[in-house]
Amino acid sequence: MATRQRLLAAAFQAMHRDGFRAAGLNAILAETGLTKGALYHHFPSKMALGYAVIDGPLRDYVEDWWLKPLEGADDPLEGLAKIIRSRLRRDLPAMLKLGCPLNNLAQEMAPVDEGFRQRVEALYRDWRRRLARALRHGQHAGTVSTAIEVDVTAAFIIAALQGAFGQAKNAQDMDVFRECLEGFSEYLNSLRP
Amino acid sequence: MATRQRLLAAAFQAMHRDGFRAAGLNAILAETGLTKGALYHHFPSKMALGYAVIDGPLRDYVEDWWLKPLEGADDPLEGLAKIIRSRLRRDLPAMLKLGCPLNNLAQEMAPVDEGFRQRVEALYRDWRRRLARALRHGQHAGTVSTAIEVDVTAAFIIAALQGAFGQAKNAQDMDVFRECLEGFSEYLNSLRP
DNA sequence: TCTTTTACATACTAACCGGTATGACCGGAC
DNA sequence: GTCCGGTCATACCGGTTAGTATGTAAAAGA
Repeated sequence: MATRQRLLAAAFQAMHRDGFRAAGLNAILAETGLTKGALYHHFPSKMALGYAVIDGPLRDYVEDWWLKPLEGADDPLEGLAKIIRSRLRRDLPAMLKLGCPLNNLAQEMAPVDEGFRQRVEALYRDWRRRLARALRHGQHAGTVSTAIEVDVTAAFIIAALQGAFGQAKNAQDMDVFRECLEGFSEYLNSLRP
Repeated sequence: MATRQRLLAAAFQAMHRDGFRAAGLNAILAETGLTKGALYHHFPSKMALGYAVIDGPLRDYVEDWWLKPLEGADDPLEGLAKIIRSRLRRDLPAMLKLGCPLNNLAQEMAPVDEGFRQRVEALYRDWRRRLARALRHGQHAGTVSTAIEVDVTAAFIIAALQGAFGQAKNAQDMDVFRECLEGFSEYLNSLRP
């Protein structure tokens, strides 16, 4: 069973780096030291491996980065800003070069494969729902304006975040990235009461 | 010379639909009725074809969609809203299913090929510069708050737009798209004096 | 202890892809 | 008339890819 996890981890890394279609099975296997026999024993096809990556490592990424830090916070806007400040600074080189794995996969596979799209969309739905809940909690705590619709705002925040990551990946430039995040930060401030 | 344009148009379409790497030359050629001989007479490689698409049809797309409508407008925020309302409603099905061709290409190719990244980044730079100029013009005309930094705001607006397109493509759902755009619209309002 | 099943490794295949080599057609120069 | 460069079509090649067929060592079961 450890073999399966190693395959998933290597596939997640390769998919983050090269995208799903360009991620060769040989490259994934070389990274783990395993062979095709092992892979096709645990997964019936490359597609199935991709699906399993979404439901496993990718879901964990969303959970760890974006959901857990907001759990039960009285000030979700400050929570978001803190995620960017702390967590991002640490993994900035990889994120700047490779972008957000969720966004990458969504952009690549959504028009190509319906199974991918639905699984990724499930992650986004979860993100939107829990961010909206956090915003509503902030409204009750008095840290978020009650004039906004939390569902709309949550959807837009996520879109803006993913967009900023995309811009950063393409620019490969700290300054552009900083500008985007500064604009994002000012937008968050506009959501204060 | 008409052949070259046909190749560029077909390549642009195929790249929009499948991405650059997944867009097979045979598919592009089948669409035009031409053959490899024609292609490699006009372009030395598939890469060169991709570069030419960026400098040609893709640049035209950015120009027609996002730059020209803002040219000399006294109210750039209303201009942006109008672009979304009018132009988008018309081409909505394609954009919802396939996303923004500029964003797609950027997300796919930026980490893979430096030539692609630089050419796409040149388009984004142009967009940012001219949107910032439009915002500054709006400040002078009194339609945009003078409290904002136009460079930062332009960068974030573009990031948010591209992010919203990406979300829409993945959701394949008008409602999610509408939520994103509604959030975007409210953000634009927060930029008023 | 014998058998069966699990968990892999090795070697191979069929398909597809970008790219190339070659040649045909055709309009203009002379 | 003929040569010639530009514009394509046809046929083919080498490399890469996901996927498969087969074998094997070890654990599990009886």
